[in-house]
Amino acid sequence: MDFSIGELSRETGVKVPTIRYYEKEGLLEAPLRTEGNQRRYRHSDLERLRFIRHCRDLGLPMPAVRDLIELSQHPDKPCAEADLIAVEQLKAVRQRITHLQRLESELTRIADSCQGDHTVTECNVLRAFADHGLCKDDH
Amino acid sequence: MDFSIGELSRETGVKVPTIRYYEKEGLLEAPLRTEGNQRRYRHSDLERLRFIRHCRDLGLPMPAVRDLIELSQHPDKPCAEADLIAVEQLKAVRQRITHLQRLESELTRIADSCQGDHTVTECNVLRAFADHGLCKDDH
DNA sequence: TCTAATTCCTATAGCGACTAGAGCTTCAAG
DNA sequence: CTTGAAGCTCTAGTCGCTATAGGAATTAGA
Repeated sequence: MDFSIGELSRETGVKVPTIRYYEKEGLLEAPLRTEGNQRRYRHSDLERLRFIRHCRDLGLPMPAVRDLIELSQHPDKPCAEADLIAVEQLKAVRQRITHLQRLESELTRIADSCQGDHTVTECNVLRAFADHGLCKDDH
Repeated sequence: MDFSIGELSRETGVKVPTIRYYEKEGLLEAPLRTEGNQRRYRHSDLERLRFIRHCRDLGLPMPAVRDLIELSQHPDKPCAEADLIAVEQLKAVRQRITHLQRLESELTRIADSCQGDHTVTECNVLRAFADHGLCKDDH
Protein backbone atom coordinates (compact mmCIF):
# COMPACT_ATOMS: atom_id res chain seq x y z
CA MET A 1 0.00 0.00 0.00
CA ASP A 2 2.71 2.49 0.98
CA PHE A 3 6.20 2.81 -0.46
CA SER A 4 9.49 3.43 1.21
CA ILE A 5 11.72 6.08 -0.37
CA GLY A 6 13.84 3.33 -1.90
CA GLU A 7 10.84 1.72 -3.59
CA LEU A 8 9.72 5.08 -4.89
CA SER A 9 13.21 5.58 -6.22
CA ARG A 10 13.18 2.22 -8.02
CA GLU A 11 9.73 2.88 -9.50
CA THR A 12 10.65 6.26 -10.92
CA GLY A 13 14.37 6.10 -11.53
CA VAL A 14 14.85 9.18 -9.35
CA LYS A 15 17.67 8.76 -6.86
CA VAL A 16 16.91 8.73 -3.17
CA PRO A 17 18.77 11.92 -2.24
CA THR A 18 17.06 13.66 -5.14
CA ILE A 19 13.65 12.73 -3.81
CA ARG A 20 14.55 14.19 -0.44
CA TYR A 21 15.87 17.24 -2.24
CA TYR A 22 12.57 17.70 -4.10
CA GLU A 23 10.77 17.53 -0.78
CA LYS A 24 13.01 20.17 0.72
CA GLU A 25 12.38 22.38 -2.31
CA GLY A 26 8.64 21.97 -1.98
CA LEU A 27 8.03 20.04 -5.21
CA LEU A 28 6.95 16.95 -3.31
CA GLU A 29 4.80 17.14 -0.23
CA ALA A 30 6.34 15.87 2.98
CA PRO A 31 4.92 12.37 3.38
CA LEU A 32 3.77 10.60 6.53
CA ARG A 33 6.42 8.89 8.61
CA THR A 34 6.64 5.55 10.36
CA GLU A 35 7.15 5.41 14.09
CA GLY A 36 10.83 5.14 13.36
CA ASN A 37 10.74 8.37 11.33
CA GLN A 38 11.00 6.86 7.87
CA ARG A 39 9.04 8.29 4.94
CA ARG A 40 6.06 6.37 3.57
CA TYR A 41 4.65 7.40 0.22
CA ARG A 42 1.28 6.82 -1.47
CA HIS A 43 0.35 6.33 -5.04
CA SER A 44 -0.34 10.03 -5.54
CA ASP A 45 3.25 10.81 -4.57
CA LEU A 46 4.43 8.39 -7.20
CA GLU A 47 2.41 10.18 -9.85
CA ARG A 48 3.63 13.54 -8.69
CA LEU A 49 7.23 12.42 -8.84
CA ARG A 50 6.80 11.01 -12.32
CA PHE A 51 5.37 14.33 -13.38
CA ILE A 52 8.34 16.19 -11.94
CA ARG A 53 10.81 13.79 -13.51
CA HIS A 54 9.23 14.08 -16.90
CA CYS A 55 9.20 17.86 -16.77
CA ARG A 56 12.86 17.89 -15.76
CA ASP A 57 13.73 15.45 -18.54
CA LEU A 58 12.07 17.84 -20.94
CA GLY A 59 14.39 20.53 -19.65
CA LEU A 60 11.99 22.60 -17.59
CA PRO A 61 13.73 24.51 -14.80
CA MET A 62 12.46 23.80 -11.31
CA PRO A 63 10.50 27.06 -10.94
CA ALA A 64 8.53 26.16 -14.09
CA VAL A 65 7.79 22.73 -12.63
CA ARG A 66 6.65 24.38 -9.43
CA ASP A 67 4.32 26.62 -11.42
CA LEU A 68 2.81 23.66 -13.24
CA ILE A 69 2.21 21.82 -9.99
CA GLU A 70 0.63 24.84 -8.42
CA LEU A 71 -1.55 25.18 -11.48
CA SER A 72 -2.63 21.57 -11.51
CA GLN A 73 -4.07 22.08 -8.06
CA HIS A 74 -6.59 24.59 -9.32
CA PRO A 75 -8.61 22.47 -11.75
CA ASP A 76 -10.96 25.28 -12.73
CA LYS A 77 -8.35 27.76 -13.81
CA PRO A 78 -7.84 28.22 -17.51
CA CYS A 79 -4.78 26.38 -18.70
CA ALA A 80 -3.31 29.22 -20.71
CA GLU A 81 -0.45 29.44 -18.25
CA ALA A 82 0.52 25.81 -18.76
CA ASP A 83 0.45 26.40 -22.46
CA LEU A 84 2.69 29.41 -22.05
CA ILE A 85 5.26 27.44 -20.08
CA ALA A 86 5.45 24.81 -22.80
CA VAL A 87 5.82 27.45 -25.51
CA GLU A 88 8.52 29.32 -23.61
CA GLN A 89 10.49 26.17 -23.04
CA LEU A 90 10.15 25.31 -26.69
CA LYS A 91 11.52 28.71 -27.60
CA ALA A 92 14.46 28.23 -25.24
CA VAL A 93 15.23 24.79 -26.67
CA ARG A 94 15.17 26.15 -30.22
CA GLN A 95 17.57 28.90 -29.23
CA ARG A 96 19.96 26.42 -27.71
CA ILE A 97 19.83 24.30 -30.84
CA THR A 98 20.66 27.27 -33.04
CA HIS A 99 23.56 28.19 -30.82
CA LEU A 100 24.93 24.66 -30.77
CA GLN A 101 24.67 24.41 -34.53
CA ARG A 102 26.87 27.46 -34.89
CA LEU A 103 29.37 25.86 -32.55
CA GLU A 104 29.20 22.68 -34.53
CA SER A 105 30.16 24.38 -37.75
CA GLU A 106 33.03 26.24 -36.08
CA LEU A 107 34.33 23.11 -34.44
CA THR A 108 34.07 21.17 -37.66
CA ARG A 109 36.16 23.79 -39.38
CA ILE A 110 38.67 23.76 -36.54
CA ALA A 111 38.92 19.99 -36.35
CA ASP A 112 39.26 19.66 -40.10
CA SER A 113 42.11 22.12 -40.22
CA CYS A 114 44.53 19.62 -38.75
CA GLN A 115 45.22 15.94 -39.10
CA GLY A 116 47.43 15.82 -36.02
CA ASP A 117 50.50 15.28 -38.16
CA HIS A 118 52.60 18.30 -37.27
CA THR A 119 53.92 20.04 -34.19
CA VAL A 120 52.27 22.48 -31.85
CA THR A 121 53.88 25.59 -33.31
CA GLU A 122 52.25 25.11 -36.66
CA CYS A 123 48.99 23.66 -35.38
CA ASN A 124 45.91 25.14 -36.95
CA VAL A 125 43.70 23.82 -34.19
CA LEU A 126 45.53 25.83 -31.58
CA ARG A 127 45.57 28.85 -33.89
CA ALA A 128 41.84 28.54 -34.43
CA PHE A 129 41.14 28.24 -30.74
CA ALA A 130 43.25 31.31 -30.12
CA ASP A 131 41.64 33.57 -32.64
CA HIS A 132 37.98 34.36 -32.80
CA GLY A 133 38.63 36.47 -35.88
CA LEU A 134 38.93 33.27 -37.88
CA CYS A 135 35.36 32.32 -37.10
CA LYS A 136 32.61 32.87 -39.60
CA ASP A 137 29.92 33.89 -37.15
CA ASP A 138 29.59 35.00 -33.60
CA HIS A 139 28.87 32.46 -30.97
CA MET B 1 52.55 49.29 -21.70
CA ASP B 2 50.86 47.38 -18.86
CA PHE B 3 47.14 46.94 -18.27
CA SER B 4 45.11 47.08 -15.12
CA ILE B 5 42.60 44.31 -14.59
CA GLY B 6 39.78 46.64 -15.63
CA GLU B 7 41.48 47.47 -18.92
CA LEU B 8 42.05 43.79 -19.57
CA SER B 9 38.40 43.20 -18.85
CA ARG B 10 37.30 45.88 -21.30
CA GLU B 11 39.65 44.57 -24.00
CA THR B 12 38.41 41.00 -23.76
CA GLY B 13 34.85 41.27 -22.50
CA VAL B 14 35.74 38.98 -19.59
CA LYS B 15 34.44 40.29 -16.29
CA VAL B 16 36.91 41.36 -13.63
CA PRO B 17 35.98 38.71 -11.04
CA THR B 18 36.17 36.07 -13.75
CA ILE B 19 39.73 37.11 -14.57
CA ARG B 20 40.69 36.72 -10.93
CA TYR B 21 38.91 33.38 -10.90
CA TYR B 22 40.90 32.17 -13.92
CA GLU B 23 44.07 33.15 -12.11
CA LYS B 24 43.05 31.23 -9.02
CA GLU B 25 42.29 28.20 -11.20
CA GLY B 26 45.66 28.40 -12.86
CA LEU B 27 44.49 29.28 -16.39
CA LEU B 28 46.11 32.69 -16.22
CA GLU B 29 49.49 33.21 -14.66
CA ALA B 30 49.61 35.46 -11.63
CA PRO B 31 50.79 38.81 -13.00
CA LEU B 32 53.20 41.28 -11.45
CA ARG B 33 51.80 43.70 -8.93
CA THR B 34 52.23 47.41 -8.32
CA GLU B 35 53.62 48.60 -5.01
CA GLY B 36 50.02 48.98 -3.91
CA ASN B 37 49.34 45.30 -4.74
CA GLN B 38 47.33 45.82 -7.90
CA ARG B 39 47.67 43.46 -10.87
CA ARG B 40 49.47 44.69 -13.99
CA TYR B 41 49.14 42.64 -17.16
CA ARG B 42 51.19 42.44 -20.34
CA HIS B 43 50.24 41.84 -23.89
CA SER B 44 50.85 38.11 -23.58
CA ASP B 45 48.27 37.93 -20.81
CA LEU B 46 45.76 39.57 -23.11
CA GLU B 47 46.38 36.96 -25.76
CA ARG B 48 46.14 34.16 -23.25
CA LEU B 49 42.86 35.47 -21.93
CA ARG B 50 41.41 35.81 -25.42
CA PHE B 51 42.42 32.21 -26.05
CA ILE B 52 40.66 31.09 -22.90
CA ARG B 53 37.57 33.12 -23.67
CA HIS B 54 37.30 31.74 -27.14
CA CYS B 55 37.68 28.17 -25.97
CA ARG B 56 34.99 28.70 -23.35
CA ASP B 57 32.69 30.31 -25.91
CA LEU B 58 33.15 27.22 -28.03
CA GLY B 59 31.97 25.19 -25.08
CA LEU B 60 35.23 23.60 -23.96
CA PRO B 61 35.22 22.73 -20.28
CA MET B 62 37.97 24.28 -18.22
CA PRO B 63 40.10 21.13 -17.97
CA ALA B 64 40.23 20.97 -21.77
CA VAL B 65 41.31 24.59 -21.88
CA ARG B 66 43.99 23.83 -19.34
CA ASP B 67 45.21 20.96 -21.49
CA LEU B 68 45.41 23.16 -24.57
CA ILE B 69 47.37 25.81 -22.69
CA GLU B 70 49.75 23.25 -21.32
CA LEU B 71 50.18 21.91 -24.81
CA SER B 72 50.83 25.28 -26.39
CA GLN B 73 53.80 25.67 -24.11
CA HIS B 74 55.59 22.73 -25.67
CA PRO B 75 55.96 23.91 -29.25
CA ASP B 76 57.76 20.78 -30.41
CA LYS B 77 55.17 18.28 -29.33
CA PRO B 78 52.95 16.81 -32.00
CA CYS B 79 49.57 18.47 -32.01
CA ALA B 80 47.52 15.29 -32.15
CA GLU B 81 46.27 15.98 -28.68
CA ALA B 82 44.87 19.37 -29.62
CA ASP B 83 43.17 17.77 -32.56
CA LEU B 84 41.66 15.17 -30.28
CA ILE B 85 40.22 17.79 -27.95
CA ALA B 86 38.53 19.53 -30.86
CA VAL B 87 37.10 16.28 -32.15
CA GLU B 88 35.81 15.22 -28.74
CA GLN B 89 34.13 18.53 -28.20
CA LEU B 90 32.57 18.29 -31.62
CA LYS B 91 31.20 14.89 -30.74
CA ALA B 92 29.76 16.24 -27.50
CA VAL B 93 28.13 19.16 -29.27
CA ARG B 94 26.53 16.87 -31.82
CA GLN B 95 25.14 14.70 -29.07
CA ARG B 96 23.64 17.68 -27.35
CA ILE B 97 22.06 18.81 -30.60
CA THR B 98 20.47 15.42 -31.15
CA HIS B 99 19.12 15.38 -27.64
CA LEU B 100 17.69 18.88 -27.92
CA GLN B 101 16.05 18.05 -31.22
CA ARG B 102 14.19 15.20 -29.59
CA LEU B 103 13.05 17.57 -26.87
CA GLU B 104 11.99 20.05 -29.48
CA SER B 105 9.71 17.60 -31.19
CA GLU B 106 8.16 16.51 -27.89
CA LEU B 107 7.60 20.05 -26.79
CA THR B 108 6.11 20.99 -30.12
CA ARG B 109 3.65 18.18 -29.79
CA ILE B 110 2.85 19.19 -26.22
CA ALA B 111 2.47 22.87 -27.00
CA ASP B 112 0.30 22.18 -30.03
CA SER B 113 -2.05 20.00 -28.04
CA CYS B 114 -3.62 23.00 -26.37
CA GLN B 115 -4.67 26.48 -27.36
CA GLY B 116 -5.08 27.65 -23.80
CA ASP B 117 -8.85 27.80 -24.21
CA HIS B 118 -10.00 25.33 -21.60
CA THR B 119 -9.53 24.59 -17.91
CA VAL B 120 -6.76 22.81 -16.10
CA THR B 121 -8.67 19.56 -15.62
CA GLU B 122 -8.91 18.97 -19.34
CA CYS B 123 -5.54 20.44 -20.27
CA ASN B 124 -3.54 18.33 -22.64
CA VAL B 125 -0.34 20.18 -21.83
CA LEU B 126 -0.54 19.12 -18.22
CA ARG B 127 -1.49 15.61 -19.24
CA ALA B 128 1.45 15.45 -21.59
CA PHE B 129 3.87 16.72 -18.96
CA ALA B 130 2.54 14.12 -16.57
CA ASP B 131 2.89 11.13 -18.79
CA HIS B 132 6.03 10.03 -20.49
CA GLY B 133 4.07 7.21 -22.10
CA LEU B 134 2.62 9.72 -24.52
CA CYS B 135 6.05 10.59 -25.88
CA LYS B 136 7.26 9.16 -29.13
CA ASP B 137 10.88 8.64 -28.13
CA ASP B 138 12.97 8.57 -25.05
CA HIS B 139 14.69 11.68 -23.94
C1' DT C 1 13.86 -14.56 18.64
C1' DC C 2 18.16 -13.06 17.45
C1' DT C 3 21.40 -11.30 14.29
C1' DA C 4 23.23 -9.42 10.25
C1' DA C 5 22.55 -7.05 6.10
C1' DT C 6 20.26 -3.56 4.13
C1' DT C 7 17.91 0.55 4.04
C1' DC C 8 16.82 4.64 6.14
C1' DC C 9 17.71 9.20 8.71
C1' DT C 10 19.99 14.10 9.11
C1' DA C 11 23.46 17.26 8.11
C1' DT C 12 27.13 18.92 5.52
C1' DA C 13 30.09 19.59 1.59
C1' DG C 14 31.17 19.39 -3.26
C1' DC C 15 30.49 19.87 -8.39
C1' DG C 16 31.31 23.70 -12.60
C1' DA C 17 31.93 28.17 -13.81
C1' DC C 18 31.21 31.86 -12.43
C1' DT C 19 28.72 36.21 -9.93
C1' DA C 20 27.66 39.33 -6.14
C1' DG C 21 28.57 41.70 -2.02
C1' DA C 22 31.05 43.63 2.09
C1' DG C 23 34.55 46.27 3.76
C1' DC C 24 38.76 48.13 2.93
C1' DT C 25 42.91 50.28 0.07
C1' DT C 26 45.02 52.42 -3.91
C1' DC C 27 45.11 55.08 -7.92
C1' DA C 28 44.35 59.01 -11.16
C1' DA C 29 42.26 63.41 -12.47
C1' DG C 30 41.43 68.02 -11.38
C1' DC D 1 45.09 67.36 -1.82
C1' DT D 2 40.83 65.74 -2.29
C1' DT D 3 37.50 62.79 -4.14
C1' DG D 4 35.48 59.18 -6.63
C1' DA D 5 36.46 55.32 -9.40
C1' DA D 6 38.66 51.17 -9.51
C1' DG D 7 41.33 47.89 -7.15
C1' DC D 8 42.06 44.33 -3.28
C1' DT D 9 40.58 39.88 -0.44
C1' DC D 10 37.27 36.93 1.38
C1' DT D 11 32.92 34.85 1.68
C1' DA D 12 28.66 33.26 0.04
C1' DG D 13 25.26 32.34 -3.51
C1' DT D 14 23.69 30.33 -8.06
C1' DC D 15 21.35 25.39 -10.07
C1' DG D 16 20.24 20.74 -9.56
C1' DC D 17 21.69 17.54 -7.83
C1' DT D 18 25.36 13.92 -5.69
C1' DA D 19 28.36 12.08 -2.15
C1' DT D 20 29.77 11.25 2.36
C1' DA D 21 29.68 10.53 7.45
C1' DG D 22 27.78 8.72 11.35
C1' DG D 23 24.09 6.83 13.27
C1' DA D 24 19.06 4.54 13.67
C1' DA D 25 15.38 1.57 11.81
C1' DT D 26 13.81 -2.20 9.24
C1' DT D 27 13.70 -6.75 7.14
C1' DA D 28 15.12 -11.45 5.95
C1' DG D 29 17.05 -15.55 7.20
C1' DA D 30 18.66 -18.97 10.77
